[in-house]
Amino acid sequence: MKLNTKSRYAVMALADMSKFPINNPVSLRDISLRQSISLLYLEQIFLKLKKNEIVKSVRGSNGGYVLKRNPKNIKLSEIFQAVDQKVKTVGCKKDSKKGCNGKSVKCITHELWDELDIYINNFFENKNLSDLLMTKERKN
Amino acid sequence: MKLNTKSRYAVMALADMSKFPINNPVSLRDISLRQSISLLYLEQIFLKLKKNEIVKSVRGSNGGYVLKRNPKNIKLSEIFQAVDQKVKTVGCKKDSKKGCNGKSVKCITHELWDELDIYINNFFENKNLSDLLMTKERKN
DNA sequence: TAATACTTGACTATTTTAGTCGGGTATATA
DNA sequence: TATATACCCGACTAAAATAGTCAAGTATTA
Repeated sequence: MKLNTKSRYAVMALADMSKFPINNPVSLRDISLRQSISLLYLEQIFLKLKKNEIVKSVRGSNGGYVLKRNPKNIKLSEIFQAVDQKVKTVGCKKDSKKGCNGKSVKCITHELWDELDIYINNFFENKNLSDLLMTKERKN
Repeated sequence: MKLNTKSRYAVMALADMSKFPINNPVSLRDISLRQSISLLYLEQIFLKLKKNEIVKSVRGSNGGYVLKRNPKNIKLSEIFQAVDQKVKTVGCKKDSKKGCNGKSVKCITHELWDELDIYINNFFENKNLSDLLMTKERKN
């Protein structure tokens, strides 16, 4: 039950950006240095964030990326979706025709996993980018 | 964010066993057939469940496995621990010396992941084997 | 026009997962 | 006591996923 690095880095990078004035382009190079994330990998991640309307890009020198919305309005669930982090804890649910484990009926534990997915998604639905900063500020 | 099959099968198999009278050994062969799980794989899983005191084995013909406790007293969290399904959503937390991503301080999102782990573990702490059966019975 | 920074698809090493295989040992019962 | 049943256990492996890297660009600004 692990999160992949893509989701983690995406959240880290966006949290990093949130600390700067909105409309001020933040370059991936800077994020890369501050957060110790490979620049090339960040590029890959931001491509997805851009496609999913979470950030927009500003090309050229002094360019970078800008949050498309206020951090308060960017839910973690959106970020996760953008970088393809699926919260589908098991595979036996989409394939409704065949059912679980190739059987014609749902497996005993089917509902449990459904419930778990909803539970976890709920966590990400109720957190936004600015929540992260607030926690950090309270502590430091 | 996926559960591995080991955890899923472990829960399925134990839920299957829970339907039979306690002290009545249930053979892996039967579970294998009913739940469509490879017998060899089940053996591997039950070895761990046994080591972790969740089931005990009865050798010889007519043997099998028996739940060591009432299903009501077997929490899902124990099962997960037994089969090494760690709910450690990110890797950057044990290594307290080096901090996250090799930096000397915790990463911005560190607390978020801690919180997430606790949240998910909480789900499994509050579910036991008999909960699964009850849900099933209500529906059918 | 040089430097900076985004753009994009393809590629790859490493790790994890999801099992299988082989050769055991213990016990019940016929 | 023979034999079938069922647990025991370490080692192995194919396939998939992960975590990146690489190459070859394009756009913009100072």
